[in-house]
Amino acid sequence: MIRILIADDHSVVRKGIIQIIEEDFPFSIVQEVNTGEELVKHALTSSWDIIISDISLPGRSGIDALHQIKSAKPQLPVLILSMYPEEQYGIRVLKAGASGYLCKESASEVLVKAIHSILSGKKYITATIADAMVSKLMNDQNLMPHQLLSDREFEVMKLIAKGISLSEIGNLLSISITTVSTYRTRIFHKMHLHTNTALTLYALEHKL
Amino acid sequence: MIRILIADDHSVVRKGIIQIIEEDFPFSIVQEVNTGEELVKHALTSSWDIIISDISLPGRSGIDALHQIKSAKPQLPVLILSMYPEEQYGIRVLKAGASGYLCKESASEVLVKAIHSILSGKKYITATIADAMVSKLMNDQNLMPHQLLSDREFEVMKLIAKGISLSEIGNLLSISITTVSTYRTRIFHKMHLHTNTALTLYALEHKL
DNA sequence: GTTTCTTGTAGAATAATTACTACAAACAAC
DNA sequence: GTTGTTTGTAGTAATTATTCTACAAGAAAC
Repeated sequence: MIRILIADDHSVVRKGIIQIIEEDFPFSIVQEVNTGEELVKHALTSSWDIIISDISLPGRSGIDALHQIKSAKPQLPVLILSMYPEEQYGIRVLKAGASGYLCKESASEVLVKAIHSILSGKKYITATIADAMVSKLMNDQNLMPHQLLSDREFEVMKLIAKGISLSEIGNLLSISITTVSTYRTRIFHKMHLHTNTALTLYALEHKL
Repeated sequence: MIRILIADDHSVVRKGIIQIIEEDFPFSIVQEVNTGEELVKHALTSSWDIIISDISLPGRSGIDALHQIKSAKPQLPVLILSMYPEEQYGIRVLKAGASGYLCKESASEVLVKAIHSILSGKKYITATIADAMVSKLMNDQNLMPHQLLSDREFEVMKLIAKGISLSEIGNLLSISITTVSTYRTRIFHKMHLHTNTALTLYALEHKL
């Protein structure tokens, strides 16, 4: 009998995950939440065998929640299940302590396999993510420009791409606007871009 | 017994929809597809009582597929289920002939209600969408925002959308940069926008 | 185990932007 | 034909963005 906490803001997605799980773990205890705050609260106050969470949650983002959960309970395994392609977020969430990253496109069997693997204490790394990790080791040769960004830069990049002003970004992240500006410069340098518009289009094209 | 065709590229989402449906329609015939091409193919070659489709599908988009299906089989009801907020796409898909639009956040009961309503030949319109439709009627008749622009404003608008700076635009058009700025202000006012980024996205979406 | 590179942070100075205001010509309405 | 509205144009002042520089902590290289 396993205890599973599921975080996703789309109810059909939650139902889908539950359905897939219950075929394999008929007597599991499942709890659903739909915001980042609830996820953290339930993750820390009850005992779970595994957490399955989306990356984008209302309120606190899934990655934020992941950081918080991992710093309080480093042993608690978290599987991130999101609709973004694996190349995009895979490495990032693994670095943040997740036990695996799957795209919602994955077949149910993959999800089941991942859960089994994670419950037995291992990580679950798909071939796509393994590839990305290898290219990262190969001196960043085959990486997309945006994969060269640090976590903080990536965060700022997405906000700029959305058209949010530097001062607002400063407020959101509680850092000085000049700091935001420095990130911007570094982002543009790493990505070989010159205008916010180009960044917006890049982000759009790569579904960031 | 109803025959349902489900199109979504995320397998967990498909499972979720099926789960919700089967609670209410235990003997339904369900077929899943995950691309726009398959959706159109199955929609046109077999008989269905209802189609439930995501908006963003690989290959041909859900809206494209909807157009195609509706022009071949105007009577076949299609429910669009997507993760985008209702204000955004609701009116668009209804105009394209859909029988309803739901956000994936909606509770399962809403989905069930929508299906019942659609199977009985009616449309299913949420309050949010009804509101949006009313405000559309109150606003400027069916003009697109950019059609309200003067020629000069339109010219400037396209340059801004490309990411060209105001001073460069001033040079290109041989007018003062403050003049360009005035156009910008008027454009934003007429189009109800606030950021260059939003303008870029608008232009992209409308292929300007 | 020191040196180099990266990352997160920010100040000061300069450049670009935006808001507000203005005005004449064209055009529409009455 | 006067009155009101849109359009093309621009200046001044306030606000933002951008460049350049800097520095400490951590990671990586040697």
